[in-house]
Amino acid sequence: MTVKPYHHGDLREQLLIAGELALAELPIAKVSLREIARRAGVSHAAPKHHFTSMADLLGEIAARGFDKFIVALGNAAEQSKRQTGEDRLLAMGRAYLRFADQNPAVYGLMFGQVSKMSMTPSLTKSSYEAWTQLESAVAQITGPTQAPIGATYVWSSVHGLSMLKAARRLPPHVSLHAVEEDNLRIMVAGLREL
Amino acid sequence: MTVKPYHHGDLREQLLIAGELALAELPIAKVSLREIARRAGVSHAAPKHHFTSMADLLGEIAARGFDKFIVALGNAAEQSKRQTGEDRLLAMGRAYLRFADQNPAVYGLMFGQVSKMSMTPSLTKSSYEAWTQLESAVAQITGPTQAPIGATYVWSSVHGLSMLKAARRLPPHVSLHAVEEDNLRIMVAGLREL
DNA sequence: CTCAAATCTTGACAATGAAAACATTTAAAG
DNA sequence: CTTTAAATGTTTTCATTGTCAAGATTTGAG
Repeated sequence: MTVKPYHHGDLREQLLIAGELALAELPIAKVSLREIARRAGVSHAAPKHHFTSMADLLGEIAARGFDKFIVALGNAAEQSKRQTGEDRLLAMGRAYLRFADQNPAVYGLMFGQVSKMSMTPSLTKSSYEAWTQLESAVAQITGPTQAPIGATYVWSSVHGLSMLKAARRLPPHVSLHAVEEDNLRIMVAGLREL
Repeated sequence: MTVKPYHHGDLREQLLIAGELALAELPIAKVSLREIARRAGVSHAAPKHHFTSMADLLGEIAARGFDKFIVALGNAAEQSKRQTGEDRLLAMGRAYLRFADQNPAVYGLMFGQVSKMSMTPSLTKSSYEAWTQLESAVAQITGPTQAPIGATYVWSSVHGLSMLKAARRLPPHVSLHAVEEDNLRIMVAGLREL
């Protein structure tokens, strides 16, 4: 019944970690399955026994990204639990933007085109949990009936800003830091009008 | 002084068109430089004389995407020029969402990671023009001083929804069509609170 | 201990982006 | 018109990639 049954250690876990490090360190074009295997110290075909494909591996990394994402937003919510629902949502929004800034590659994977990565069961599960978490925070402001539409709005608004920043599509005369607080503030205001 | 100086026709233009068609027809993973050359009826190395790299070609396609995008939003603005600024912004938002829906691959390119595509001068120029267009529409509601922050907010909000839809990250219990109008409505409400 | 399953390696394959060497067409200069 | 250099295309080559198949090794169940 041992869970780590073979000589190398837990290669599956090592590959996931190596993949996350590679995504953090290298330009995305240089992140290959073989490069990840290299970093894990195994042959280029070894991953096949743990992931059916490159897309499968990336899907798992994205799922783990959502798990960390949930923790980051959960911490922000926890630390502001004495405050109003709106302030808590602001705190979560800041945590969201910080996560995207600090984990650009994984974040890009989490919300990227489905083609490059498999929709693994754990990815579906983790992304759904992230959604539920946000919907709960919004429900405390709007009530449960309006929560789905409110959560969609909040997520769209914060996610859009993250993406525009990451893709460098905001014009130079827009101050990135100032724009974040303004955006979050307007977002909350919009939610009030729901 | 002829502008089309060689025997094949205007290969540069043909490659761009072939690339756009390939992006529209094929899964993104199958869109390669060689596939595009194949579709244009030339050897796989021919593109080198018109585009320094695959990323360069994709950058140009993204730039042309922005040009079409500008036209689409401009048409929406034109058709609603008798209406209020807010209604015009709503019309532009709908056009935005429609463009993203109808051109998923090019749209993904336009706002995708910079790594896969070069920031060519025409891409910088076209994306900046798109921004200016939106900022003008927002300025008619908020006044010029608040326009940059308002435009950032509006773009974030609509862009985020587009991305979440394209990446299929909205949970199944959220009605895609209903959510669009709601989102745009809240967006305008938020702008009022600016 | 035996032996089959799980795990890992080696070797192969087709496809890719890029670059170099070469051929052809174009058009400018005399 | 002829010469000639630049622009445009092709062929060939190269390193790299994801995937697969075949073989080797380790593991653990019986």
